[in-house]
Amino acid sequence: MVNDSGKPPGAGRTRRRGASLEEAILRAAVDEMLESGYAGLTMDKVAARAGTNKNAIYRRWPSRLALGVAAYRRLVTAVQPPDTGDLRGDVLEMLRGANRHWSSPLGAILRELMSAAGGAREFLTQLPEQSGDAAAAAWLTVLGRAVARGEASPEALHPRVATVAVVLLRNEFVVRGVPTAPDDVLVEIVDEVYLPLVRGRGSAPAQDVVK
Amino acid sequence: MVNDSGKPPGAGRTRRRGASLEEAILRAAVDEMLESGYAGLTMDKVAARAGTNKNAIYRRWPSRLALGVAAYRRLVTAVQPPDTGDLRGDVLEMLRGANRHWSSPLGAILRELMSAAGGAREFLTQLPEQSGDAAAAAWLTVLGRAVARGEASPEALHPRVATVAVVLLRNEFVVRGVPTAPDDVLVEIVDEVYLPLVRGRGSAPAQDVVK
DNA sequence: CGCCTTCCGGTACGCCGAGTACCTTGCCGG
DNA sequence: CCGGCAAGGTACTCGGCGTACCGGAAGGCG
Repeated sequence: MVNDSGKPPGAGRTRRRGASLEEAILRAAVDEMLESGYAGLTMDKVAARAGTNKNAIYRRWPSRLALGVAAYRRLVTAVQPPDTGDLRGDVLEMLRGANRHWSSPLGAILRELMSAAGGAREFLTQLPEQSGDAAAAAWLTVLGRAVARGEASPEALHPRVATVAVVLLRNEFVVRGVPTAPDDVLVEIVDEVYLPLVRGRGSAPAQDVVK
Repeated sequence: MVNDSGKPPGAGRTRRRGASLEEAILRAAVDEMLESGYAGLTMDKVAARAGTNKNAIYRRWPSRLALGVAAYRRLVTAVQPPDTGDLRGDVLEMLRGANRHWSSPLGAILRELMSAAGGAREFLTQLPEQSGDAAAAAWLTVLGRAVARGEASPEALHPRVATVAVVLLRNEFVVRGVPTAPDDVLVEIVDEVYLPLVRGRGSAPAQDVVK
């Protein structure tokens, strides 16, 4: 009835199915989210933009949040650990990268998603750079090189220790809600916490020797 | 019309005003939140339970979230820094306390509120134990005693350093979404990160001496 | 080559909850 | 005694998620 006059989608004339439709929906979701953030990502708008209807979406993603997370994953790329030649440089570089990301529109979206997930693990683990292991790897790489150079002690090669810096930075965003972390904060994290931590830890096995 | 048969609030027969009404609303909000969490805190239910109507609420709190935060603040009490006599004991004690809180129903509410706030500073700063300064004070106290005892180096008396442990713990909840942190995690945080950090930091001023 | 299953397109709707508008009614101060 | 302020009451708008239902295109299967 509305075959050729109603809406000229420009896409295939033939009715889309399966993967092709899924792709269209996801692209629509991505675009919507870039324009209006996750808050502005409504199922109706996505459906309209994809030239389909909510049914087709719900057949693939169980909820708005799931779609949002899927769309976000399209937008991020894994970070490469830098190699400036010294630990402080590497760490600062990574922190600055993270800070840029969190301060960017993408970071805003990420924060919205984390908010919406509200601690639901099944969603949190889908978010890159939140899913622990992946993020920890880059830090361990950087730290590994530093240990080889003698800049850090081998005991620091521990996920919990290696990622302390980003955790602190993330804390600024998530808990304090800053829009962007000033560079002094990054430097402070590195010089007051991270470097002393991975260097120092010399003498005591940290178990019982107190004095 | 419904003067004496409809709903027996038990409170004053006379129409409540000002502080008395405000109090009733807040109590209702607290009760609701204890029963169903922030998610279950609807303005209609609060109004009904307080024996009033949404108007009276909106005259006092601009939004549901503001009411939720106000109600939450009723529920929490400031923590006293422990004094076990040694740093490790104090720190573990505080971490365990924090862990208990985050794992408790109140902690669940707190997480919901943080979620709902979505990084809005005006709300985050209203949440006790999130508002930085307050929380930092207890840690500085504990650390101060440790410094006096010679268990920690004076450079550690820095808010960013002193609070590292809670930040790491909070990270478990907020980012990883765990319902409760196992005790080994707390011990690991203390022994692998916190104690080495506040003890060690010996030699280098961490500024330029790289090699 | 025609049927039949699948699943897309379209539309309409249910439901819930936040926030608003507007009037009525009672309390209190002058 | 009167006027105004705030509480009570009710109804409503608006947005948005998730569902239901139906007809019809695509494509597989015999």
